[in-house]
Amino acid sequence: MPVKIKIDLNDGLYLKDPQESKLGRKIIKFSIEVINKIGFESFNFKKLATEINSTEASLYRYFENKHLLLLYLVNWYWEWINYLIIFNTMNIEDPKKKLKIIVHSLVFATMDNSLVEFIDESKLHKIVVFEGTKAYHTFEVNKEDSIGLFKSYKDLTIIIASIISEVNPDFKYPITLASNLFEMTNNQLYFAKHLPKLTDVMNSNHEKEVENMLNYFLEKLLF
Amino acid sequence: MPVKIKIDLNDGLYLKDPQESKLGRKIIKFSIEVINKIGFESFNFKKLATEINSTEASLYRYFENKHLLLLYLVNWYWEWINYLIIFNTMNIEDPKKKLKIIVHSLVFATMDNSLVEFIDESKLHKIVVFEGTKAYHTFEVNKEDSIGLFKSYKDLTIIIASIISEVNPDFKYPITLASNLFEMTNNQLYFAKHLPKLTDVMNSNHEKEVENMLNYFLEKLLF
DNA sequence: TGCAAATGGTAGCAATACTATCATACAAGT
DNA sequence: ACTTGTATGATAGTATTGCTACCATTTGCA
Repeated sequence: MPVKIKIDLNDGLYLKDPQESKLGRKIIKFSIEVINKIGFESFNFKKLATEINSTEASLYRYFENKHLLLLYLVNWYWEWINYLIIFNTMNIEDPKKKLKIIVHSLVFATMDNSLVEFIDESKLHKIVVFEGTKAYHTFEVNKEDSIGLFKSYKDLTIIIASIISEVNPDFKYPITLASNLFEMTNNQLYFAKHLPKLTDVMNSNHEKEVENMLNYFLEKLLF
Repeated sequence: MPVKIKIDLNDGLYLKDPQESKLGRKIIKFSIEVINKIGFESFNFKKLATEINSTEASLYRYFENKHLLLLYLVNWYWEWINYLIIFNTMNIEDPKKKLKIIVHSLVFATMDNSLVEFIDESKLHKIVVFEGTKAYHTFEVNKEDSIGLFKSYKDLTIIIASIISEVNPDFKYPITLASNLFEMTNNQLYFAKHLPKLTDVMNSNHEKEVENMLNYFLEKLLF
């Protein structure tokens, strides 16, 4: 019997837990596909419903609107990275090594085998790179924050910041560096792909080069 | 006679140059107001038209859609920062001093007197902090880039990168640092205001503290 | 087998994102 | 003063979006 893994996400994100039903899991899986294919702005529930042979009304039973669906996906991603970091740094002593693993996790965001069958993490990563910030640059940010919809991002930041402080307890801004590490990773991957004049990454292997770059920055800042 | 200043923006941004007419300038001025007030997602041309006693149809004569209007505003901002940097570093020799001025310009984005009467730069800065990345995280980014709609951002990055290289010619990733400086500034200002757990800024004077923080990072990276 | 929960099907409505057409105003040149 | 052009206003209309409501059917499981 396969181990059932469930990532617990804040229940303010959905009306009905999509992990708990077949249709719900289909919604998650194909929303990732469709958003990747047509972009978040032109994505909507009608198109997704058509794609999975369901109806708009059914999708609205799971998510209030497409913004909350995106936020759900991004939350999943935060939790996934969190999991990756914990898993991969387990049993590692040297904090510098741990930090390198964090960088690797942020850049590649992938593992040999996926956590659950209905989420393709590398496609999810693409969405986070492309559309991620839209999930928290919203007029309702304060209200959404107050009900905990960004907790996973904060948790992730705290973990990274704590390892930064292990590496160098005198570094004055560990939290800022942590959140910036996350944002910078995605930004530079985006720029490398779409606006190459805004980055030094030019090699065809963007991920590898972004990884080297981030390690270079961290060395200068912390070592 | 007052000096007429005109910022030249790529004409792919608009259908009809808003700087050239009374209504056009009103559109710019009040779009900044309304977007600040209700957020970009719920902003639309009908609401703006009502606000300025004009009509939807008239606004569509200036801008294809609200996305391009936002991109116009963000382009204006890039040009404005560019101008600020050039103006404020003029006659300064020491590149380290120049870099500090850049940081100050990015964080405060303000001057004693505004460049043109129809743009309130500090309100525009708020929009860039809040909604800025949406202007270039769009499915049409490649096409828009190919007709030059992000040239101002690239120019800005080049100027900053060149001064970074003056400070330390051995620093391996000046362009990345330049674009990240811009992104990080706005991000940290946003976090300080809306998601304070994602930053070390806690003081009430966010701008001042972000400025100190950025200078601290730059020192570690370059000096 | 039967009941509850999940989903499908259809309809409809208000708002959004435009486009088209015509009227008016005003300004510039002859 | 007369014509012409350009800018704006006024109105209307259309397709799509973003939902909500309601009822019918299917499915899972007690």
